[in-house]
Amino acid sequence: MREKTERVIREWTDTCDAEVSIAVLGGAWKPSILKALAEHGVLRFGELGRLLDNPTARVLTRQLRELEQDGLVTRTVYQQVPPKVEYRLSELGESAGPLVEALTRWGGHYAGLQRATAAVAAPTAG
Amino acid sequence: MREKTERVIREWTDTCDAEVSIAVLGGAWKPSILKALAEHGVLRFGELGRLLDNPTARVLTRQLRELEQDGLVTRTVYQQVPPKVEYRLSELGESAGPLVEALTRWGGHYAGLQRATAAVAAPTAG
DNA sequence: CGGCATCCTCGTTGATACTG
DNA sequence: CAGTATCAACGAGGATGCCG
Repeated sequence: MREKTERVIREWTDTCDAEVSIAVLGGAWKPSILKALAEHGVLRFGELGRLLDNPTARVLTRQLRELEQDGLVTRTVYQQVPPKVEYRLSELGESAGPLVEALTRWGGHYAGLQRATAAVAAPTAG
Repeated sequence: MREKTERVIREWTDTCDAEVSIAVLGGAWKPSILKALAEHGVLRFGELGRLLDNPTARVLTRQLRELEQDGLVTRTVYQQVPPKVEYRLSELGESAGPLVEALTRWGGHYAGLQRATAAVAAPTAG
């Protein structure tokens, strides 16, 4: 588990467990990564990058390592040339599936509402 | 709506709506605030602070303003001395209730698992 | 192919002190 | 009571370049 996740669990769990979920899922690209892995089952590093609109390798690596440390994702390295690394969801990662879906649904709902509001506020922009 | 929220909607909605939810709910204390308002209905600034383990006024104000800008919370000012300000959930804020509950449940589940793992890894610590 | 090292920028959190 | 002003610290995200 990441040090940050551990700290959040220590400091927030009594008051609000939701902060823990956000600490684990809240990094840039993380929900996208989890969704992609849930849909495809197993993905290589490069495939993942292409599915996610090409974040820099530095950033993608980092998010994957964090998800791995937090136990949501497993990483399999094949010792060969050229290198091959596979990522897939752990059981814990799969358990987050419904939550990610809930986040997606509400986020879509929210975005739709706000865009409708913006369209009313500035109708000549379109 | 906050500029940040707007940017996230612009940049992420096609790929992953979940990022929108995290942008809106992801600030420190925000899930706690929403939960407190959901339970109590209406709360004054000071009451809210006491329920949340006393964040600094600077921080609490900021989170409330952001939630207000994002349309989840409404703020009512009573022009009197001493001042009195009430916060309550908007309809949109109430619509986030089940999501916050889902975050809380999974976060609690995760924290429980990780603590059990830590206890096994370092049994002499207790 | 799948990284790591380095550097930089920005936003967020928070402490402290003060105010209408 | 319910804030605001100022300042400091920190970490996340990302650009760029190199490597086995």
